[in-house]
Amino acid sequence: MSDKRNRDHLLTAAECAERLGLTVRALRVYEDRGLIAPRRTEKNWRLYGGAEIARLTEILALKRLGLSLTRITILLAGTTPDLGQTLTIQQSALVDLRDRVEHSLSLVGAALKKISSGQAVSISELITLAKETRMTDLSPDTVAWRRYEQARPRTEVRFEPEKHGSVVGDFQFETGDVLSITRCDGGLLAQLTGQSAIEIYPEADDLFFYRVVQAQLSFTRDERGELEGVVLHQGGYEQTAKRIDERRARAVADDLEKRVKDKIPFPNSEALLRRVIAEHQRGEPDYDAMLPALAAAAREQAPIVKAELARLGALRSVAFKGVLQEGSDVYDVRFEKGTLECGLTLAPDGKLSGIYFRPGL
DNA sequence: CTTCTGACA
DNA sequence: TGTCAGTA
Repeated sequence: MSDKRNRDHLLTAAECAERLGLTVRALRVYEDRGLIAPRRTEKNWRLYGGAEIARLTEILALKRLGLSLTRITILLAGTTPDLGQTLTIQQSALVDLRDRVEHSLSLVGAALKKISSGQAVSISELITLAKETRMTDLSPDTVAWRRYEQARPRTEVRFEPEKHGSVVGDFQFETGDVLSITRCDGGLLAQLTGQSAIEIYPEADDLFFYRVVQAQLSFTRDERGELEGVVLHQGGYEQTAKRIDERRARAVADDLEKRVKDKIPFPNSEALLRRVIAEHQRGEPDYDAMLPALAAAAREQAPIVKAELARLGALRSVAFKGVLQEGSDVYDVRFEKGTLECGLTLAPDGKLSGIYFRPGL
């Protein structure tokens, strides 16, 4: 390497790769992608000069942010329509990644703890542990799988009144919402608190699906075959509702009706809304104050909400408007540069069960 | 001995 | 991206 001194700092592929901690293969890939265009010698050997090194340093810097080569290509081509959008996408991707890593860490940690306390953990046990926690977890890949499963076309079976009609009853979700299943001519109706009744169709015993929305209901029974609860499968999530008696269902409905009629918000509802807004402005939503399903959805939305709030500027005022049919408190929220209509619902345990923001009038 | 291209994992 | 084959 002392023959042809690289006094003019021209490096061969191997030299350049070593200097930047890359491989020659990587350099070739970047070149194929149009990220760099090194000159060539007569023998067609690649030559990397100062400009190429600088360019590669930029690429490596962007890679450290976790950006894919494709994004870097677009970014460096200078044709980025919106840098903010690119970063928002990247942020959600990283959050996803972090959640998965945390999930894995918690599993490994649990197994390790068991081992260190003297208990034996077999491989099959470990696999079982990982599988079981995946069944109910909210990790992005599980949700993606469920979304697919829930979007799958359904085939209806003939409605049999004696069999399918046995799921009639009232069920209450963790959110406090009540689902009522009733008979109608030749079928069944499902009605969620404050919403209109929608027909559901049988797919199998204790398994029904909606036609108007992509959602399914699977009913569960105890050992004696008594109806125990129902699971609503929708949007990649599963929400469980426990069976309640008619009187309780009635009470929930009456209570909601009174809240709507007399415009009674949840206790502390406005303070809670202000807190949620402040948290989202800071980019640190308190997911522990939300039901798990909402927390999962909120994690996905957080970057978008934060960007939107940043655009609107400082909070000016919060005014209660009323209670919607389905039970959410609605507020007009004024910011420096615009207004939002916000709605929120609280679960019986006081946790946030739902929240939405939409552009105000 | 090294690079380069193309193909495949 | 790693790796391998066949060249120049």
